[in-house]
Amino acid sequence: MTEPSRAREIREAATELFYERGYHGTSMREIAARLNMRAPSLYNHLNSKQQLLVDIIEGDVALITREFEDATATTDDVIEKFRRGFEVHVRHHMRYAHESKIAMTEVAALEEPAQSQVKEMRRHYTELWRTLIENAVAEGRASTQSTNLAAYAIIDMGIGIARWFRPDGPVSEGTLAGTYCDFALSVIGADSSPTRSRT
Amino acid sequence: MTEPSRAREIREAATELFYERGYHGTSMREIAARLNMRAPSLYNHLNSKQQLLVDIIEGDVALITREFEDATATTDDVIEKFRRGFEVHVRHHMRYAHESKIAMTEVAALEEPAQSQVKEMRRHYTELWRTLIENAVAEGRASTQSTNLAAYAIIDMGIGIARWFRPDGPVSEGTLAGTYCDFALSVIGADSSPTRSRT
DNA sequence: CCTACCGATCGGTAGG
DNA sequence: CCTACCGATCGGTAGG
Repeated sequence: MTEPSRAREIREAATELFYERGYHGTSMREIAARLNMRAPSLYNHLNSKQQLLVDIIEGDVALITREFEDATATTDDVIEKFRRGFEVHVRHHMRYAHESKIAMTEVAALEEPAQSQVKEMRRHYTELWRTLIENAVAEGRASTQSTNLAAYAIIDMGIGIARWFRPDGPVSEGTLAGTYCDFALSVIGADSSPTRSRT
Repeated sequence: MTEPSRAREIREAATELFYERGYHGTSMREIAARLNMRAPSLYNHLNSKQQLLVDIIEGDVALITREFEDATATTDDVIEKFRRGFEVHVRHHMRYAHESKIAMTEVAALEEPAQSQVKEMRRHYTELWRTLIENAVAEGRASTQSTNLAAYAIIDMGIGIARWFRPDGPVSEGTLAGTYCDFALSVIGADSSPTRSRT
């Protein structure tokens, strides 16, 4: 039963290397070397190098979408939905910084149909944000007149985190999540005082 | 005198291909093919594939830094400096979307010492923003208590543009620059009414 | 899990 | 600017 964990170890080693050197900049020999194996042995656990990339990227985009949907389903207040959704967005890019960075920079290395599928998944995630912001504006809880651009702006703000965040750095996960939530609420023109609808 | 423009054409073709497929995903044969040449002919105009990447990335980071410094030098008002600096930041990522995206995603493909040099240039650019925000807060014109994170947030907001902006898309360069300026002013907690200090 | 090995492709050079 | 070509490395297979 060395099988299932071995496959996971390979995917983790590939994630680190794709993060550091990119997909085309990483060889199967290098992935194997991280696990003290030879390249041909990898093929007992996977079909191709490309499949590794597909698994990493599709897994990441599917995960953040699910996290967002779960988090926003826990309340009916639209600003609270926004707050919880954005906290999930920010924390995801801290906790899965490597996967997120790969998902962002290596889409071009995906072959079809995976590339189109990932782009579609990303469009859907953006659409969830756009709708949430539109609802906030419709209910008079946010004031931006560019829901489209506001969605891009706050999503990209969070994505950027994956590029510079270090778990052992000076700023904690909680501090960053809180501060960025305030930033995002400012962008959409919402009151950023905590959980206003509950007091 | 086919020389100087040929070198530029090669750099432009390389920029498009690195943008679409990444540095390691692009071959010298493909770059040559875009210009109806054979790969060996390229070496009459350049030293190596790596030099192409260094030129593109260092050129881009040097350019945005110079644009920022020029724009912020045209006024003494700190919020107006911020506004003009950010407009330059946003417009740069629209006009040089391909170069900017490469500069962001292909740093790992840079060999030393170029990689360290680019990272240092980027640190310097971030530092300019941090200082500007700190000055705005010190003068009572902005209210954020996280100048560090605010700098990251607005920089990343602008960088994200390079990933999705299309010159022929539905949103014009001017509209996007204006809307994003308001977003950025909100993030640092500054009044976003236009040019307040002048009226 | 390994060694041995394959055809393809890479960046780059020689020589004209 | 080209053709001819080099050694190195790639993803992946055969066979055990």
